[in-house]
Amino acid sequence: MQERQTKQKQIIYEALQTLDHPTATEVYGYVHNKYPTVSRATVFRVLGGFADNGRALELRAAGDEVRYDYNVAPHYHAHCTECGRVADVKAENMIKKSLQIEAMGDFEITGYSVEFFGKCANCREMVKA
Amino acid sequence: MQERQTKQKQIIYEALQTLDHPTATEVYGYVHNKYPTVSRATVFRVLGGFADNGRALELRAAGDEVRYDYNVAPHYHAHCTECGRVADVKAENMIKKSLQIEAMGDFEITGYSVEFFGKCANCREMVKA
DNA sequence: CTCTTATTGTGATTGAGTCTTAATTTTTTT
DNA sequence: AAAAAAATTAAGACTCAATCACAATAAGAG
Repeated sequence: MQERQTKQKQIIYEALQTLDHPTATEVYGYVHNKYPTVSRATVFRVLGGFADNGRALELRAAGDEVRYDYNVAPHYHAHCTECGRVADVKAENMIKKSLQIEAMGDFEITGYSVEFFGKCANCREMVKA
Repeated sequence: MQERQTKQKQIIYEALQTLDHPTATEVYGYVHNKYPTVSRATVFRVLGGFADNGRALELRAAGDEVRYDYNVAPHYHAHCTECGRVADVKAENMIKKSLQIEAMGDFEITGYSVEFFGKCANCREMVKA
């Protein structure tokens, strides 16, 4: 028997689609609001499972907790260094195809990630005030 | 009066040069071994300060704690997804100069980072055994 | 319906990182 | 060289995201 379909997984996936690049804690808030019996451990466990299955992406950035993205299609992210909020970035052919990697240590590379950093409009407003 | 030179900072910087992309806890181990009175809080504080001053880089990757690099010259990193170890990567012109960013949300971008992921030789050995 | 086993809830636990406060040290000033 | 001023530190309590153990529950195959 393989993976099972549960109400918890459905609700958690719904939360992912509803919230904007939420943290596990934010997902827990949404889910717990509707179904108070769902536990924190389950939310963390299920989100980790989604990431393993390729049903969601784990986003990590400086000083912020892990965030999740149900959109697994190729796209990039901009992280606000103030509040941690994440916005999607569309950009084609980010990495040069003719990339010359001179030394990769003794690593067998399986992937890479490109992340952008900056300030969102909200946090730029904050500074002015 | 500006930044002060302290023995703690010297030792911590020495640890950065001696260890290979260490975590704060690894730096604490090295430092505490030589000077048992140096506290954990100081190690975290000083490393954070180095990062702010540009004397060191903060490296963050999935599932691993923050690591530090005293080499602030332009280079990239490969992260082992098993043990978290980091190796330097030399590569020129990684990002296309003609990058077409179509949508950046409402962000004012100040920087970006490119990180590679894979398995180091050590952890590939592990699997075979 | 029954059995097997993946999944969940609960609560304890971990551990990186932060914070507080008094005591030190560095650096400037006299 | 001493004293005053300000940055830094040691110590340990504290926070909080994330994990773990284990008994209870429920999905899905037969």
